[in-house]
Amino acid sequence: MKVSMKVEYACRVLAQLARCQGNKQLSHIEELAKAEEIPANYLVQILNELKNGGLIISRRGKQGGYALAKNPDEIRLNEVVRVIDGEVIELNFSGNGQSGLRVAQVWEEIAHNLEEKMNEYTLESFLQPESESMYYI
Amino acid sequence: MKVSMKVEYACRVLAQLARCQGNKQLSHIEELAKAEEIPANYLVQILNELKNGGLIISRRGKQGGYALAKNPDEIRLNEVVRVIDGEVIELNFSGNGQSGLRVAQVWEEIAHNLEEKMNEYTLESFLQPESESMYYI
DNA sequence: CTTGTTTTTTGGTTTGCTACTAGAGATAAA
DNA sequence: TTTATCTCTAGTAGCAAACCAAAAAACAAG
Repeated sequence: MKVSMKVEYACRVLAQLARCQGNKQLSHIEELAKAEEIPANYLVQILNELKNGGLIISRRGKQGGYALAKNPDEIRLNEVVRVIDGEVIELNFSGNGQSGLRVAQVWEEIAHNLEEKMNEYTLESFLQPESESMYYI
Repeated sequence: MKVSMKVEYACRVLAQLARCQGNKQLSHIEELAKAEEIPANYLVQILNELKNGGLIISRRGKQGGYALAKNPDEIRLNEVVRVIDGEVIELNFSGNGQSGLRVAQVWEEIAHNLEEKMNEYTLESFLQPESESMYYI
């Protein structure tokens, strides 16, 4: 049960775009790749997925580049993961066997809880220098 | 971010062993494999890991087999995952790039939350027919 | 002490995915 | 038209997940 590089990269590049918000100039792949130390060729694909997922916008040609589609506090972590991975947590539980159904139920509850937790974080969480984030609500 | 077959199988077979608790006879691989519809050849390895992790005990030879090492309500879900996967959630976040550290921090918090949630479930959760489990504490 | 039953251990195989590379095509500005 | 950017598609190497198979070790029963 692990979080992919792709998701980490997506978070990092979105954090970077959040920092650049307000700039008149759009951010280019090369800049972003350098700032976040992500292989540029790979980042291309990630930015594309983020764009198709509606989290960022882009313009091509000269003066082209990327920017967030909304304010940082309007982009939630579960959205990011959902755009990149399709699901926040993928249980391909069959429900087979005597215990299959009940085991699947329990895991659904856990997945649901995780999704709710991720929903509490936004891109702004990546900007706060210290964790003022609500540990216990 | 997905949960492996192995973890699902481990949960199912442990649930089954929980059901057989109190039996004088130990459970054999073949029985368990049939009851939970798990490939026997694969189950062998899983049972081994569970044994090395201290969650079940075994005896070989005639009258041999497997049983839980503790009561079902003493085996927590995070232990199970930890024994099988090593970690509840694997973040190999580098901390590289301008946003690396803060992004990693946030994910640590999420992982921590997940672990705590899993700690609330035990093998007994797999036996309860209906979900009396605390949805909201 | 031998035999049959069970776990234990080891060494595969296959399939699919992850992380990445590469490059041609589309588009916009100057 | 040229140049700078994104966009799209097609790969590839390596690795891990999900198995299979079988010999070896241990143990109970007779």
